[in-house]
Amino acid sequence: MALKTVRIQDVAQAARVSTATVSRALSTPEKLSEETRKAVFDAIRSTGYRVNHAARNLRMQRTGAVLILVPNLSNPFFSQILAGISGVFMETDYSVLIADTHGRAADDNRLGDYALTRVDGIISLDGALPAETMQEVAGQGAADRMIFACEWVQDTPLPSVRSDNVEGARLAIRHLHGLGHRNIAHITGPEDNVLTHARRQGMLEERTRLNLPARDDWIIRGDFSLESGREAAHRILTMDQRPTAVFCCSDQVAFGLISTLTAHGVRVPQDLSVVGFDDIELSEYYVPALTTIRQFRRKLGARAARLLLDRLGGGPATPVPGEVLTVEVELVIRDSTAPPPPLAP
Amino acid sequence: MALKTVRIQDVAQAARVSTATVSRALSTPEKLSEETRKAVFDAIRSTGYRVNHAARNLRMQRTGAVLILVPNLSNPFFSQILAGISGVFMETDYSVLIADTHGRAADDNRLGDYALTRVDGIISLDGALPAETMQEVAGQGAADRMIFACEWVQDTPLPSVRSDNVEGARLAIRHLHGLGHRNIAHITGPEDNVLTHARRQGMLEERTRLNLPARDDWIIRGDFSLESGREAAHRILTMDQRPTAVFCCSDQVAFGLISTLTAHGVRVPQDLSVVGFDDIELSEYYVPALTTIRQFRRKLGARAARLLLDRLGGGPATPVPGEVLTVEVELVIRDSTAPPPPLAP
DNA sequence: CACCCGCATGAAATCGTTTACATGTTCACG
DNA sequence: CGTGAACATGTAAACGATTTCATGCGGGTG
Repeated sequence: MALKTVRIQDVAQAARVSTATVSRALSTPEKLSEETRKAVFDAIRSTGYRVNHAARNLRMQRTGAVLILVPNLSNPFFSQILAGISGVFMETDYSVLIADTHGRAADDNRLGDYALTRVDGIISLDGALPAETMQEVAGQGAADRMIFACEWVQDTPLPSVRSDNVEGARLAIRHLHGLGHRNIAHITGPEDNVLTHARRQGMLEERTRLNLPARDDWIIRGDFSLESGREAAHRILTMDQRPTAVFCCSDQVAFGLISTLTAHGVRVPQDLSVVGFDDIELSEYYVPALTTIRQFRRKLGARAARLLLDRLGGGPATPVPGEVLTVEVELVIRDSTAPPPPLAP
Repeated sequence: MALKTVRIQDVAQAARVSTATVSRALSTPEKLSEETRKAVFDAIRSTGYRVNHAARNLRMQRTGAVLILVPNLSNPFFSQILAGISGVFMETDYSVLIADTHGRAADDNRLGDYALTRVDGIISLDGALPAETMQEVAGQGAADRMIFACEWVQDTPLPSVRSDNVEGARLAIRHLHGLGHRNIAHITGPEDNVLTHARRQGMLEERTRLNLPARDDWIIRGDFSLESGREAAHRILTMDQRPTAVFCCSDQVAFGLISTLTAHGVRVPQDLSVVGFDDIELSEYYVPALTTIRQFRRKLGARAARLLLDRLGGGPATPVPGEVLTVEVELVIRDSTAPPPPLAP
């Protein structure tokens, strides 16, 4: 049953050459004579040889794999990024490992273990890695084999690829302002998240620039989730002075918000406008179709993948250590925003 | 910079034992004397030793990884399944590789290559693998290291874990019938998909049992996507005799459908009821909240993972080769279904 | 004609584990 | 007191590739 495993040795025998030659045929075919090369490839075909990665990796002192750290695999936001990453690595001989960090489940040494022995490089979509983990990684020479995508860790020298979050927030506010809104609320992400800060900052900047009124309770703490959108809705419903528009830190939050507002008789966009962030596939098909800030997630993933690939290649393509690649965002206007109702409460 | 890699040999030296003992301390600590065990673990700590997986895998003739084949990574439906799978393997020393098959992009030998050299086992969420690929896998002795989850391939001896699709469809129809609907349409998945067949079959069975009218154009071809829901909506809008309810093969299709119907003035559920399938997170937050058939995706993933784990362990836990584990489904009633409008067209 | 260089190839060391087998010690039992 | 089982540990042979270094050959050059 278990077919006898065919080794490089067997190929060598069949081709009447040495194992070294077979190995060379695979890695640097141009260095062989036409004749030998053909013989080897014929032998490979006829024996059905497939390289044993464990052996190769052992000898080459590498693992042939990269690890993607995802904060939450069940969040559809990440799937396109993964698709982008995986698309790039598919072309290489790297395997892609995916691990869910579950918010914080990166048990102490778990990441360290992976970083140091199981993979050649890491792309973290999680900007909330414990400081000690970061220390460890940085210290152990894994520093130039790890990058961030989407999220990042503040004050770390690791490169990162990210959307222009500040600009995205500005676009959202500007759009609402253009429609005539003045009283604009914002539902943020979790306080310890970098995206939360960037987007809130953009929002605040633009609000100041446009001279819009600021009320403390118009900044509502959320956590990117549907559920937190629902909670924010309840908060808004009980406000003495309601905003006429809400800028959400994610599309999911926007959905949670709209769904709950609608259930309570507040119509979007007639009574209240909502802008999301991300532009996940569903946003176009929500009711109402969601006005949102589009992130080019697939592109972002692909960029990150290539960046890591460059670093792993050890090529000279390693300019600034702390480089930041910014991916543009764009405002997508759909049906969840409209001018504010004529008679403000 | 590159810390000199510490080998098992170094640990052995530090602990004044042989490498064999160190190895044993790691794999079968109970076989060592208290004293030695302690010495070894101290040495491991002090040297900062971490096992080299390539070496271990080479020696043990395994890869330490499993592969998950996903038809489409960007579909949020799969993320929870992945989370379930990955949760189980997290507890083991297996790594989880994830590959997007892109519908059919499993280039000829690509899967074969992986199956045979890079991973110990495979969970395919893709039931549309090319026949030749299946042949190859089956022939090469990978047969007892591969299982299906969610989808499956007809007439293959490989085990699979799946939701009770037929029952799900029955539940949906029964629910609509109970509300008073008689004219029920169904949007299917792609014709070559096993889920399409199972769900349509359940639907047809129940329709027959309940003596509901059948019209050919009430079975509309779709493909699980948002876009196909939109297309189906257009189809329905132009029908001379419209159904009063539609059972969709996925939540995404339902969203596409509802979104487009709403845009054309058809109200859900007042004018037309819609039932989905899957119960993805968003369904609860859609407007209207979607009545749907819930699949326990995380559980399904976890089951599949454990099933594969059993088989890999080589344990006796390998009963019937073609076994099928069925995961129950349940009807979740929300706001997208209601009694049909009083005056039928 | 002697020399050297470049080229294609082969022999063998090496990567870091696990594990079959050998060794030595202890202890129970007749 | 001799024998052997049970146990703890060590020795060394794999696992299957890559790569350094050596070798032999042919041809251009002075």
